Amino acid sequence: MARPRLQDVADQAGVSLATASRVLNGSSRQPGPGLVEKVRAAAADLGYVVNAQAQALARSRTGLLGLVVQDISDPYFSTIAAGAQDAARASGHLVLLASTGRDPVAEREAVAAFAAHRVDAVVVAGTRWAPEDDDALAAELDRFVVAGGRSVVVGQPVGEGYVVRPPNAAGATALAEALLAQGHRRFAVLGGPATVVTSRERAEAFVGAVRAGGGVVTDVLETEFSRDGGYAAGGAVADLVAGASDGTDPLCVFAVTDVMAIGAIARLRELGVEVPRDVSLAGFDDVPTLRDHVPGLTTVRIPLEEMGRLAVRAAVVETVTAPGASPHGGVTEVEFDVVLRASTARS
Amino acid sequence: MARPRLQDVADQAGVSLATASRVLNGSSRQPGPGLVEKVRAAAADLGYVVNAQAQALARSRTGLLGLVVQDISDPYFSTIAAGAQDAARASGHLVLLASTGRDPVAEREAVAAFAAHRVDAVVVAGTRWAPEDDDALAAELDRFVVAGGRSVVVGQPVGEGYVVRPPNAAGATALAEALLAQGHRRFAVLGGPATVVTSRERAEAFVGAVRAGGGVVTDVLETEFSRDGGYAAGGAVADLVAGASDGTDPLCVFAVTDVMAIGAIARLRELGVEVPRDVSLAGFDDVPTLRDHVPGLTTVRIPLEEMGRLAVRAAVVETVTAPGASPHGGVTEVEFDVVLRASTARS
DNA sequence: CTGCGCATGGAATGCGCTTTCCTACCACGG
DNA sequence: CCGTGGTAGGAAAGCGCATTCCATGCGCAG
Repeated sequence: MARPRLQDVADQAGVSLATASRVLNGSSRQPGPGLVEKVRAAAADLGYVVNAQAQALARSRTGLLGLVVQDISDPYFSTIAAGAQDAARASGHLVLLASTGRDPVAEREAVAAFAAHRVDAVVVAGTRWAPEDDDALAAELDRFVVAGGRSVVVGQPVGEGYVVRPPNAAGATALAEALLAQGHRRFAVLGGPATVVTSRERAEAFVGAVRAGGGVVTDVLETEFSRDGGYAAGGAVADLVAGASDGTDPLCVFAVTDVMAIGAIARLRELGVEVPRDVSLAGFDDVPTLRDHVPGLTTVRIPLEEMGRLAVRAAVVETVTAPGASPHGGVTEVEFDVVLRASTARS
Repeated sequence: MARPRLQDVADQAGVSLATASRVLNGSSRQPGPGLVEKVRAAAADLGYVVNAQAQALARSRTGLLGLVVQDISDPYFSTIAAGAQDAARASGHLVLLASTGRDPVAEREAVAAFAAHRVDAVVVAGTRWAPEDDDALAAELDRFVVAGGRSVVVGQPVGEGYVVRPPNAAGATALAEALLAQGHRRFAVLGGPATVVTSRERAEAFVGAVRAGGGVVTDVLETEFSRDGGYAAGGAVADLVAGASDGTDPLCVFAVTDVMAIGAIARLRELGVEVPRDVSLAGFDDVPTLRDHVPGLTTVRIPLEEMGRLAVRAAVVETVTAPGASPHGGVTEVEFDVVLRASTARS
């Protein structure tokens, strides 16, 4: 019950290996109609399935795409992955997935494994962390690119690759302005560790815009860059609310991601602090899965799925049309929308 | 700038190709320490990266695992995928992901593409649909298995493969009993199309248990098997609530998945119907991303991540220890827990 | 001191397919 | 009637690596 090989098909059809190959894989050179038919019939008869590995070896092109994300169960990444997967299929690629659990070492290993599998391109999604980890990843990516691969990053630049950037600064700025326009004056920021670039970019832009607009930022809280981090920091936020003296403006908290905001709100509710009654809270990303949350979360919508799609397209176009001929650079910053919902409503 | 080949490493180290191969890939036969060192050094020096494709061809084992899910952006599947990915890495496999958008044809094509890439095993996650689609998928999977592959399904049996089953009937039954114990008496079911096996299993078990426990099921609503389906059916649920004559027991709706429940609640809220004040609502799955939803959703917790892990383990163990020697059967039904939250609280 | 067994390194074959070449053949024009 | 350009099919050389099979050299018992 061994798998039939192309040779078997050729034998059965009474043609040469070369002819069978030309028929069965869209070669530019097609044999005469009679032979084509015979080969097709033989292949169907034998239940022939081409061996993509052997094909890849002979063609030195695998049709594989590596996608590394920090946590595939996080809706932020799974949405990007959906877009990436979609674009990959559209271009005839299969995607190899690696979910690294936010471990920089695993991230590097994933890229190395992808390189070993000779993926045509690798897409790395996720914010960058401490510089030394970044450098190591950049080195890994560069080795891959030098060897003829193509790399695209969704988030911040790493190495030489193409970058699909979320509009962190612009989005946070616009959000701050919208909140100021709503009448909010006193703000706090709930962010991840300062080494997390995404968090830093959003927080800094937000703070800058608030101050420029005449508001004040009283506190910048650092916690884990996740739902649980937000939850853990909920207590601190509650303290801020409780500690406000009478007569001060109500507080508005900007959590740098939706999932952190959701975690914070959950904790606040446990502590009897209601959003937006006692404190306003805004997020960032507009993760689709969280859109039914109550209260509706004020946030900055970014086109996550589209970002995945763009990244893959950037990776694939180059691979297919002009391998290695690209400038190895380029940045796309995607659009955004400030979405005002109930979580920052002023009563 | 061509990638160095193993031959290059061997040359630089002054050894034969065979020796280099033995050193660099955990062969059982290791050369003397001196040579090992020389080969290692040469490999590092040249920046050698093994070609997994060539390796796969020579070994006829790819180290790849195919995972097909219906929609990777759905938290149900992304959670399963996280578990699968985790187990795959633990066993030294890379996962090829296909997200089919619930299209049976795409599902089959994905399996075929995986087969072409000679994945060691394929895991298909997701409920089954119309029988004819199932048969086609089963045929595709069987071809793969006959050719030496291994297949595992998460959901309902398809073909001969191993099955990791969610406890649909048992969970729905237990949920019904818990709700009856809470004092609920009048129920409705919000399910997907009858062709969706998961939906049907849950709905039927629920209805049966309710009746056995002395309750009544007044309506069974069919809608799309998704968040949007739940949302769309919200209006019908509202009508049921409004149509109840005075004095009847309050209504409790069982949505067959959490995401449908969330969609329904969103629509109900828009229509001014509050959960659980005006109507109770329960879901199924206990999707992690939705645990912060308000009101907290009464549901049946199933270990999604673990299910992904189990599936991969079943697929891989066989592949590794006894290729083809398995009975090609077997079912694991996972544990569950009924989780009572605010959405079905009786005032 | 000889012979045997075992360990060690290398040559060579094959994994399944793509893609140059090459040859044979056809239809032409000169 | 011969030469030429063009085409269609096949032979064969890889693609990069694993692994079987050999040859060699060593230690040891006899």
